[in-house]
Amino acid sequence: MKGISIKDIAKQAGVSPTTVSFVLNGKAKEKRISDQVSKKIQKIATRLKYKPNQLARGLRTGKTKTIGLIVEDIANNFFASLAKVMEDEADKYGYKVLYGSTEDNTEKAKGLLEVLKYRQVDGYIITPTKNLDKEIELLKTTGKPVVLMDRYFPHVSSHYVVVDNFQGTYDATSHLIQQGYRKIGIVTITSDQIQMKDRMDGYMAALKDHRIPFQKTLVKKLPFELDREHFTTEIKHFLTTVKGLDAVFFATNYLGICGIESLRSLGWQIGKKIGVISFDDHDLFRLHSPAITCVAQPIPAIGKNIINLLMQELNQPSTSPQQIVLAPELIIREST
Amino acid sequence: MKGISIKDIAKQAGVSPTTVSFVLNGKAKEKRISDQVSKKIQKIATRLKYKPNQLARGLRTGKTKTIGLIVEDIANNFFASLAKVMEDEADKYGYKVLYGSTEDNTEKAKGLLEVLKYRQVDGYIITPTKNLDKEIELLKTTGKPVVLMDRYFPHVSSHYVVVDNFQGTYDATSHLIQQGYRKIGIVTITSDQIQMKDRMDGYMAALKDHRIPFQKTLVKKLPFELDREHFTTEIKHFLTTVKGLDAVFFATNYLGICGIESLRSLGWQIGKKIGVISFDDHDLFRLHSPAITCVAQPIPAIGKNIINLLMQELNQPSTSPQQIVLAPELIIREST
DNA sequence: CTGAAAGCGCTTACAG
DNA sequence: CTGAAAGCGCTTACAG
Repeated sequence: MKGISIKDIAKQAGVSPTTVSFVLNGKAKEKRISDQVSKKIQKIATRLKYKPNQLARGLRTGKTKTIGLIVEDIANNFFASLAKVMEDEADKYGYKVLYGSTEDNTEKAKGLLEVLKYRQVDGYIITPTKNLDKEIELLKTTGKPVVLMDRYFPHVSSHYVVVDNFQGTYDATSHLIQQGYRKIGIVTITSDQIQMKDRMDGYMAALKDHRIPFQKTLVKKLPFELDREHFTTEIKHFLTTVKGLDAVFFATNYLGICGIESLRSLGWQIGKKIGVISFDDHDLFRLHSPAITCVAQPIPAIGKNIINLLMQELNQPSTSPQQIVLAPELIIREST
Repeated sequence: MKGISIKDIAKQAGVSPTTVSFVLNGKAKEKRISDQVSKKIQKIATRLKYKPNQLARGLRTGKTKTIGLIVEDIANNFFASLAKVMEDEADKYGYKVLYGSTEDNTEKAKGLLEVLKYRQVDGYIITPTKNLDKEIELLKTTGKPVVLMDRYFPHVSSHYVVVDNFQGTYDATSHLIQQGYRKIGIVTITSDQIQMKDRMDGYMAALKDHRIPFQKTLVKKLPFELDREHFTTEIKHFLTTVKGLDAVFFATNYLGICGIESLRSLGWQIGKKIGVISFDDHDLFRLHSPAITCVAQPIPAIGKNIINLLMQELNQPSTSPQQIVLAPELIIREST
């Protein structure tokens, strides 16, 4: 049960724990420990398979080598894939990840933040919920680095890594228009968060640039909290009540999935009766018949950028916020 | 930066840290602290928003309230969904989850185990890789509870939560036979791990019970390490070389996904030219046209059982291993 | 070149 | 009814 400690090594080597600590932390040279002693300690340590107790170290140094990851929903393909990339990257630096899902619920997010705080994580990666701006501001005062992902608060100066949501939707909408679609609906989430706002703006800008008048009836906003069944019912209702709709853009992957479900149950032929694009890629979109055009986010790049940014901040905090905006990719398939 | 500590409260209340600790740990009655002092301390603690330093507590008590989760691939829908359920459940008990993916690579798994160990997790949830049996045995001697998931080692006595893989495949194969399919192929993973063996056995048993001779040429085993492209190439090759194949069973979700991709690129009509079933459910299977029949695992039940089992063992270790086998569900759709 | 000692923030056996 | 003290396993400023 008992692990072996620095003391055990010290005893066996006939030196003090101090010396052992110096050697094991690579400070032998700096502290001018003799090569002889140094090697002896190293040897004993590996023989005993010594593993430093991270708790003790953390208590003393204030560093836990742990990062807190708060996402909207770890079961969602986008966040899960990102979590994988980030875990891999963090591992290279010796960091582990503690995760939690907010369900886009601010109270849950606050709870997670609290837990991560008293678990002394070294840094935070956060997909913020609507009213989390105050908490983010507060967190910044603790001196622990915070990197926002997927979205951010325009009025809060912070590090973030996001995708160019405006451009993604703009390109998607323009593509639809070029394909001859004219009455293009958009199904999105009732949310004034920046990523949704940008997606909405991209849609409107594309319409405008192609001189297609914007119609309010073509926009359907749904609350995030709905379950799949209700999403589907709502989407079906929307699709059937708007006259002359010839294409639809789904602003998130789960809306796209529910959208396909809706279209299927209506018996509408995707790509024929109606053009379809979704934000985010997914196996379902790729392999659906017909395959669904989408705005794909560069997941590996996002994950790597987040971790790199966080590690940089952990080593030497920069004075100005680093804000990274990556380009999404329009993948054209059969549905448009 | 500095958090507030038990000492700060003690000072403000004019008592010793000991007393504060007693009160805050609900031992006021037991230690017969006066109501007056007790209340005063409570009040100060909430006013100061005191959060115990988990590191210090962990160092002292040896409990970190953290569990280590090792899965095959956190980006895989099955594991991601399970991770979500387990996170939620664990949270109810005040536990957080540290995760890692093995990619079914034993060396990676060993590395993860090591990291989790010196991070002093209280318990482990492990999806073991092939040769991890020694490590599991070793882990058991440390007295920390270990729950295996998705698979286990028949020769190692341990707690586990799995699905009845044999029955799942048996039912699926029987269903195919009842639908009139006779030349049923199976695409699985080159692995002698129990979950794959059981799935294979279920297939063979169903054939036998329906007096259909087993043919070795109908079995295709692929190494886990392949990427999607190679999986697809191999599956296409298999499908086209076996003469008269009229149905195929894919033994995992990613094989099913690649299978659909293969069938698509061959232009074969699923459900007409060939019957298809996959293990695990997935949005793609549900919404594909035609929808794909599958053997679905009860993810919420699996997750809850795992956490409950672990919590039980954390509170009072049982002498005999608890082994839970849940029933999978055959969801019949259009592909068969 | 090396070590004794303090301290990180808790918990708990012991004493009164 | 309450407190002084030890100790969990480290790191590090200080001393020699």
